[in-house]
Formats: sequence, structure tokens, C-alpha cells
Amino acid sequence: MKASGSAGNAGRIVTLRDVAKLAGVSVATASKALNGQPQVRAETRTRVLAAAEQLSFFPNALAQGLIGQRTGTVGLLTSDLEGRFSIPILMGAEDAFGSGQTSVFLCDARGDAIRERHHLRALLSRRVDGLIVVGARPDTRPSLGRDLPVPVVYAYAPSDDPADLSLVTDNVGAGRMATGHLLDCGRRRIAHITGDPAYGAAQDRAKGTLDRLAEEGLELAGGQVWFGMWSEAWGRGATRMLLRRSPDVDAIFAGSDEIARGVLDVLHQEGIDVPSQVAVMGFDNWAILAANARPPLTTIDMNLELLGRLAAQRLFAAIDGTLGSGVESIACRLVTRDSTAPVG
Amino acid sequence: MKASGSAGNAGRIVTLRDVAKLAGVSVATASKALNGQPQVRAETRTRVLAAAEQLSFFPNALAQGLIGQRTGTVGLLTSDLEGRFSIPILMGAEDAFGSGQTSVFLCDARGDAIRERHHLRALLSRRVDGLIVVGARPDTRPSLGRDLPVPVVYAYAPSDDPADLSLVTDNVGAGRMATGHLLDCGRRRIAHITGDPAYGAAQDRAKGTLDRLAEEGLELAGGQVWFGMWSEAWGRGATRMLLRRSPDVDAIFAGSDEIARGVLDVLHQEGIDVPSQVAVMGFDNWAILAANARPPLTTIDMNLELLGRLAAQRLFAAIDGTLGSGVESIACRLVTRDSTAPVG
DNA sequence: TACGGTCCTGAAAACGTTTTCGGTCTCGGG
DNA sequence: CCCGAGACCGAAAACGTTTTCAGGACCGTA
Repeated sequence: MKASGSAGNAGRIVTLRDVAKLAGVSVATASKALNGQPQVRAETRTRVLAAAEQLSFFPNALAQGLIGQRTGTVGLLTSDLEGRFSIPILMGAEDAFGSGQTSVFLCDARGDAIRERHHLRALLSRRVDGLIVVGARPDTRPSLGRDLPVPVVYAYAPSDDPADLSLVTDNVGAGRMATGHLLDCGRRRIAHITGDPAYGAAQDRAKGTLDRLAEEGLELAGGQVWFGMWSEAWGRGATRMLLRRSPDVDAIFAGSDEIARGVLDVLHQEGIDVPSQVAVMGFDNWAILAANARPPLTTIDMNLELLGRLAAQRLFAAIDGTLGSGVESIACRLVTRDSTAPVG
Repeated sequence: MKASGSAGNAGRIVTLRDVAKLAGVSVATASKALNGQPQVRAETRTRVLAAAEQLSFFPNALAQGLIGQRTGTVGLLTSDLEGRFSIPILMGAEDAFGSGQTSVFLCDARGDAIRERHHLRALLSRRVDGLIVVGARPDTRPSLGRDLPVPVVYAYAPSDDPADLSLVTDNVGAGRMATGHLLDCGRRRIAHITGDPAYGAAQDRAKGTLDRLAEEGLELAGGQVWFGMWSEAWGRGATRMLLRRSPDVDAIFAGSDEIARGVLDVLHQEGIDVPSQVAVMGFDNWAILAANARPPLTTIDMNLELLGRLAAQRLFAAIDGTLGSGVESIACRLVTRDSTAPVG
């Protein structure tokens, strides 16, 4: 019964020797013919190609990788596969590498440092050409170290070593952008309800908001940034407090779409119309939440797929020679829906 | 500037020869010492191990794979990375393989058949030990073929070739389970609003529902299965029609959590209390939708992570010899929250 | 001292490619 | 006829391991 059901294991695996023999040439010539080397007669080449076709030969990438210094593989080291942030990045990266020459090893460390070391060892032993490290949350994370034999690009969560190259969301710019949009809508009494203050992203978005307001000589409605949690419940609670303290607020910028849903909920309960009385903005552009809200939420999209694609491109460039360093910020994108509109 | 920034490429890569030289033995002995072969003196072994440690040696997996018939890699061929269904499966599989011996190649074919062929070729040329094919939607998909040199397990979307092994959600059972739960709650006038009838999953869940009702001598409230689309809007529209036709309905089983949200919405608008007047069930256990609904949704979890883990285990078994065939159904799990409760 | 045995070690082959280098063949020109 | 130049091909080395097999050292026994 051994391996009998094993999908009809179609005989021995065909190797270059078989092709060469069938074509009546040496392996060397066969190799050159298949790789488009010039020093082989046209007639010979076609004979080899025909033989390869007939045997449906494809080269053993392991043997190729063993010789050259390129294996055509990269490692994608994520800390949190279930997180909805790493997926688009991963997609973007996968997309950039394409089904061309490179294949991607996916490793999820589950946020565990030793599991990460394990995966790293495994990837290095498989001689990947490079690594992309995708963080679970947008905060600084420990570097993998400087003495790795391959280039590394950090995505979403920057490395704590400035000598590494990191690609991150421009959260300060996003805060500015969101606030700018609300200002463009003619709002002047703008509040900001956001999540866990331990998240750098929360701090940065708040900073962008405050900066932009300061440029207009304005202050935050409610007198503070409402830090709390990344949950709908906190959005509700904070909104109630906010309304009590500053009933004249005319715009609320939420730190996430979830929070924004909570905000909308309380505004509805209070009979406050969105957007005519209060404009509401979310963050993340999480389709299922933002697009199905009532009214649909204006929000900020972090362009995570783009970030992933760029990370892959930077890594390619690095494999071919040069790797920059420092932190590169990717601009966010404003997605306007119905929850914001000009006053009047 | 060439490769100068390249993460401090720490000298030449250390190979077994280096270890052997440092330990003063041959590569053969070094290999045996590192691999725990018995025919090497203890003193020699420790010397080799020390040398390996000192040089921080790790073996080249390509060379190892070239020799043995096992590379310790598997391919994960998904059709739809953004889909929220493939991710848990992928996690389960990644989890089962662990950070142990096996590494996972992730390939997203984007639902494109020729891209899939491309990926397949690439994976085979990398000599993966096996493949898991994850479908985008729970319907039959074309087999990769019988003459592959490695075992294949299909997950979520079954192969159209019964000789292949497929692991799928037991949608009929899920329909039975949901309906059974509503019956347990004392409901008798149960309606079923679901999505696109072109989905086998929709048909199967409906079948399970009808079967279970028939066992009780009951018929579907509303007189039909309400097929439509997998959207909140359809949930709303269908509920309005249902209420017009059968105002006495006392339970609604929705084919997805999104549809269920639409159902809840209309029930609220009509002033119908959930669950005291009408019980509502969703499907998918999509946390952000189900848990944050008001009231939180009782729903069905497809156990996708388990499915992924099982797929990986089946593949392992196949690599070691035997691969079954046919379709294996994975039972779903009832998640009770507040949207269903016994009558009275 | 010879001998069978045990224990350990190393040389060499193998895996499937690519690449280098030397060789053969042809051909045209002197 | 000889020679140099191409053009084309194949032998062999290389990549880094594992594994097989032969042989050396050492021991105890006869």
C-alpha cells in the first residue's frame, strides 16, 4: 500500500541527463541549449528543446540554487497572520514578486521571539535571498541584527536599528490629512477619539491632528485627545463624555473604523445627524465596517498593499546590490464617503 | 557602493568543510557528528559540535534536499489571499507544520488558472514534498491532475476528481445544526435567508435546514429558501419580504453574518425584539460582525483553522506513504450568543 | 605472534545543475 | 598544403551535503 495512493507518482523524476541522452548530446550542451547560451548550434538547440518538451523536463531549483548565489526565494516573516494589517502587506509583497522567478516562504512567528529565531534560522539555512519582516502593530520592534548574510526590509513595524531599512505608514501625515479634510468641510470644533495610547500610531495620528489644528490657530474640541481602546465600546463611551463636555463639537476624527462605528452609534442615539451636524471620520478603511456604516464612513486607507509592494521592490534592489537605511514613510489615502460633508 | 549597505554581509558563508577543518576531522565525520550518527567517538563529537557552535554553522538545506528525497518544504496554493476564508486555513496549516522541519511556500494564484500553472511549475521545480490547495469559495474546483510527483490535499474547495483528497466544511451538517439549535429554542416557524444560489455552500446549508425541519414535520416559514446575495442589503430586503408574507415567523437563520446584520437591522426598524420575538442566527462567526452586533449573534463557525491543520496532517501522512481520497467533511461548531434564546 | 572483532575515521560517490576550458571540426586565405 | 580562426561540443570541476565502504587502530584471545 506504500505510496500507492500517492497521486500516481509518475515514474522517476526526469533530469537533465535524460534530456541530454534523448537529444543525443552531453548534459553541458543540454544545459546551454535550455538556458539560451549562444555557443550552441540552432539545430542542436531545437533538438534539446524538443527532448525537454517531450519529457516535460523542468530543472531542479535546488541544484541551481546550490551553484549560483541566488536561490530565487525570499522569506516573509510575519508576527501575526490573523491580524488584518499583515495580510494586505503580504499580498502586496506576493504580488510584487509575482509568479516569476521568486517564491515566497511564509513564516508566522505568532509574536513569539524564539519562534522567530527558529524561523529565521530555517530561512537562512534555505538560503533565501532576502527577508521582509512584517510587524503586528505599527511600533518599533527589535532588529534581527546587522550581521545577517541577506538584506532585510521591515514593513509596518520599523526596526529599532536605524541602520535597517523600514517602511511604515505615515501616521502623522494621516492625522494631518484627516484633520485637513474636516477643516476643508468647514468644521472648526474637531474632536479626536482614538485607541490605546501605548501605540505609537495613536500618538502619531494625534500629533498630526494637533499640528494641523495649530496651523489654523485652533484647539481640539473637548480639550484633549481621547485615548482609550481600539473598540467600538470605547468609541461609544468616549463620545458620550465628549458630548457632555463639548456639546458644540462639529466633527469627530476616530482613530479606527471600529471606534467610528461606536461614535456613530451614540450620535444616532442622541439624535445628532451625521454629517450635517457632526462629521465623522474613521481610520483603516476596513471595508466591511466603513462601507456598511450608516452613513458610510469617510476614512483613511493606509495603502498597505502598496507598502508591501514597495517593501518587495526595495528588497529586490537590495539583492541586486544596494540597500538603503532609515525609515521610509508611505503616505495614506483619504477615502471620502458620506459621513463627512461641507457644512450648510 | 555595491552591497555596501547590505546588512554587513558577515564574510563568507560557513560550510561543513570549515567546521571539519577547525575540528580537525573530515567532512564525513563532521556530518556524522552533527547528525547524531552513532559511529563517532564522544570526544570527537563534542569537538565538532564546539567547532560548529563557534562558527555558528548551519547546514545548507539546498544541499540536503538535493541528496535526500525530502526537502522539508510544502507549497500552499491559494486562489484568493484577500478572502477571509483562506486566511484561517492558511494559519492552521502553517501552525501544523510549525517552525520545525518544514517551511511553507505561499502562492496566491489570484483565481487565475494560468497563474496557478505557473506557481505549480515553480513549486515542483523547487521539489516541494507536497501541496495544499486552498479554494476561494466552497465549490468544486478543477483538479491539478493525477500525475503529479507529490501528494496534494485540497482544502475548502474540493477537487472535481474523486481520486483526490479534499477536506471541506460540512455545510449540510451546519444547516442541520443551526436549525436544530433554533428548534431547541422552541422555535417552530423558521425562515432561511441566504446568499447566491450558485454557491454549493448555500444549497447545502439550505438542504440541511430543510432536512432537519422535515424530521420534525415542519416546513420553512415563508414557504421558500430566500436565495439572493451575500450582502447586508439583501438581508434587509429579504427580511422585509419575509415579514410581509409570514409575519408570524419566530426564527431566521441567515446564510452569513453579513446577511444576519441586515436581518437584525430590519427587525429593529419594525420594532420586533431579538431574541424574544424572533431568534436570529448568522453563519461564519466573523468576529467583528457577529460579536459586535446588537444583540451579539449566535452563529456557526466553520472551524477553518482546524480544517487547515487537518489538511497539513493529511499531507504529512501522505508524504510518509499513504494518501486517502474522496471528500472529508469537517464538522462546524455552534457559537451561541444573545440573538437566540428559548421562547418564553 | 597471529587473528578475529570492535570501534572509529576518511576517501569517494552521489544528488542535478552550471560553467570553464580544452578539444575537434570546418573553412577560408595565404 | 598549412595555419589561424571561428563555431560548436563535451569532460570535468564545482556547489555543500549525506552515505557507503574500506581500512586503520586497538584489544583480547588463542
